[in-house]
Amino acid sequence: MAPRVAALVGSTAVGKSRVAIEVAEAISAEIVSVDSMQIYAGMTIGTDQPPQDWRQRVPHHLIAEKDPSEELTVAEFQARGRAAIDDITERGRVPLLVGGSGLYFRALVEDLDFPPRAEDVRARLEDELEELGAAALHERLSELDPAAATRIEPGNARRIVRALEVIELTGKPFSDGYDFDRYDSIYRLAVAGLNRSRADIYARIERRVDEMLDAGLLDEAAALRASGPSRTARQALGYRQIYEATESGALSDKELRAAIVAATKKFAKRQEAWFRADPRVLWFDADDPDLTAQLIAFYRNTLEVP
RNA sequence: GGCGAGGUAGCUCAGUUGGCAGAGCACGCGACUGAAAAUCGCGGUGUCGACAGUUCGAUUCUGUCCCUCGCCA
Repeated sequence: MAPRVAALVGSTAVGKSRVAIEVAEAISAEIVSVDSMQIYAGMTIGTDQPPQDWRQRVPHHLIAEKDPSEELTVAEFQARGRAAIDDITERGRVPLLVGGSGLYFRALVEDLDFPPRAEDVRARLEDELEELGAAALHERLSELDPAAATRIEPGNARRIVRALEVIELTGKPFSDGYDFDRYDSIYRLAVAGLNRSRADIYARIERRVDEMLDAGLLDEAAALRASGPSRTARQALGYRQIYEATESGALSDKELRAAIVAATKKFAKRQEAWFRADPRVLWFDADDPDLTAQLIAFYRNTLEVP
């Protein structure tokens, strides 16, 4: 029988981490972070990693485990996450997946098999992109893999290049072997989503960005920059805006703060769209005073855990 | 008070030699298989400051008024 897995998803700043602690204690769960940036060490403030005292109450996995000078890929995250889930399950406890990285979540709980990658092929396609433009490469994709071409917009150079890379490496269409509209879990899965009004999310984001700046985000970002962050680590919200500001010059503190807030709001919207599309998610009101009890009951009933 | 500039989308502004008003941002919605906190797609916004005049037709031309900013007094 498939292992039981509990999950708590939702957009940034909705309040997942906090409620997850109490829920985890109640159902003897350990938390597996599903977050593409909290996995990096040294990005404590900007990625809003759960504080030490929370982590002492409940074991957390995939938080501050990876050196920011290294790139992270979905495939690696999938392997690490699966290992954590297996480990927790073997010890007789319940994995509680908590996070908002949509693709990473699906990579963990579904049978997604990521085709290989090759830097040299990628580099050549990037050169061609430079020369011919995205539209030309999209046209090529329509010939090689019509199904993929209809699902990737002609302007989306990144995904077009990736599709062509996979076709070249595997000799098979990019669209082969999976159906992204199916949401088949490999675990016995209970997914709760945390809901909050847009206005509340936005207000919480603004407050949190202020708190991060007060807590020394600028210094943390400078230290990270000096250590040579990988391409994936440096694009984390907050850090990215700080680096752009220092490179292109003159942004006032106020403008910088506004840029971070704006980018984070956009991100929250994308996250909501992602999880709204997932039929497995059962939604809960984050403001409900009874939220913790409801979540505990939901996981107990669905997974039949103590 | 005088002179100058300006009042167009929630914001910043473009524009119409007079013919159903448009960009960016914001906002909303969506897509998503080794960069995903990435990348990309779709969408609506309006008494064109007010009133009058000229005109088949005025946001555009004319007049008066109101408001904002700057300089001078």
